[in-house]
Amino acid sequence: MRKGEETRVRILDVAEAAVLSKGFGGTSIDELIAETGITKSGFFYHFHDKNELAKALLERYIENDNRIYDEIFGRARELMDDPLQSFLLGLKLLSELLADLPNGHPGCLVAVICVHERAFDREIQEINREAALTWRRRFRGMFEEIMAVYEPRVDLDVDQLADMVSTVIEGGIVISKALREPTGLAEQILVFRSFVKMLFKPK
Amino acid sequence: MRKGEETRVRILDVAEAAVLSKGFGGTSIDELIAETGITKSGFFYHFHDKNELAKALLERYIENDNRIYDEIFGRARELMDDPLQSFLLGLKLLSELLADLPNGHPGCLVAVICVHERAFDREIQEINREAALTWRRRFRGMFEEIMAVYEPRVDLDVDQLADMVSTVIEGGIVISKALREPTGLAEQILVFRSFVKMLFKPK
DNA sequence: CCGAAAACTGTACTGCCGGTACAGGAGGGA
DNA sequence: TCCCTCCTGTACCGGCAGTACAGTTTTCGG
Repeated sequence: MRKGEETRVRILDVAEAAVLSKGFGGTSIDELIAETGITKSGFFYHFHDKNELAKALLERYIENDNRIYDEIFGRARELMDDPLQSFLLGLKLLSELLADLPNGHPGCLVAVICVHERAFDREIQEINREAALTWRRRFRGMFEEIMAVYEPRVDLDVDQLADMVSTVIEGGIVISKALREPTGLAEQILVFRSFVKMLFKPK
Repeated sequence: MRKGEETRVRILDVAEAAVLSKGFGGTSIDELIAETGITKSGFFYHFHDKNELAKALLERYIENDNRIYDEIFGRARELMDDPLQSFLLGLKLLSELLADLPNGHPGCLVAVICVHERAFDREIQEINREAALTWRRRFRGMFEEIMAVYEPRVDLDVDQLADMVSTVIEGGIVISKALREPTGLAEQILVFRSFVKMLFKPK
């Protein structure tokens, strides 16, 4: 890795932690450069303004997020042949991963952007939208595979069902932060898992 | 209403809309006083700093939120004698109310505070926590009534089940904002409603 | 209708922050 | 050697939160 890339990554690491705990407006560039050990000029060499930082941060976050889902549901798919069992195992693994974080989920950047909505330009909102659509596609694919084998007890729209996964995760993050109960998110995922389990019966 | 109270409410109205669309950091006092038609001194006469504004905003939001839930689930309770049917009707009414908002849900202040977490003092975080606990108590009460009459097909923790309502609402707000699909939240509530319907069978 | 309190206005200032501008320097690779 | 990447240093601008405080108008009870 070139030295410039290294510095960039260090800035992004510091910025991500700060933004997730204080929001974008609450994170000052002065603070970031102090913690990174860089000068203001150095910062603006890497990111020409705060919006560019936001964009880089969001893109990196989404990439990482997708990698984690790939790993978890990929592993679940290897261990279980049945699509329903595999999905249920994936949710279990995800819940365990989140339960092991001592301070709970650090927060989702997609949600941060949603909350600050009008403070960012169209491009960032588009990246955010694409991230949510990627989640939808991922889980819709899984539910379609499940529905090829199992009959749902209730007729539900596949997209809406797929969005429910993201909904529970995002909502779980918010609620467990509000309650200051770090395990809340993992528990909510398991409640949702019970619902999914209940929804499908063999064809 | 005294004149001072009137001005205070006007400031809060303007501030709430601004904060929900741009976040706290993105909302400047100068902007608020311009839109309210008041001077800076006038603003600081009512709120001694931005934190006090946040507190007043949050308290008012929560109060209003609870009033809406009281109305909706109160009406549902009057129309249906059975606790499950009443709860399901409540969710339906809530979903319809939200589907009628042309731009979707304006955003939840509780979530805004969660995202900005470290930017606010302990007191505000405590108010936020109390709001989430109030939601939990409200829905737990309903589920307990339901469980007195119906047998759940799966054994679920009542608190976790109650939190699922808040989770779906908060998550639904985030996801429908990210997707820029205003009806998303209403749909997610209906998906959750299907799950609840499926969960209980007569004793 | 008077007086006091409430509800402001006006002005001037501080310090932080985002951002700009630009000159210059260290270090490494071709 | 020279250029390019990756910075540092300095100086500055305008916006914003917040302070201070003196003065003015509005309201409302007695």
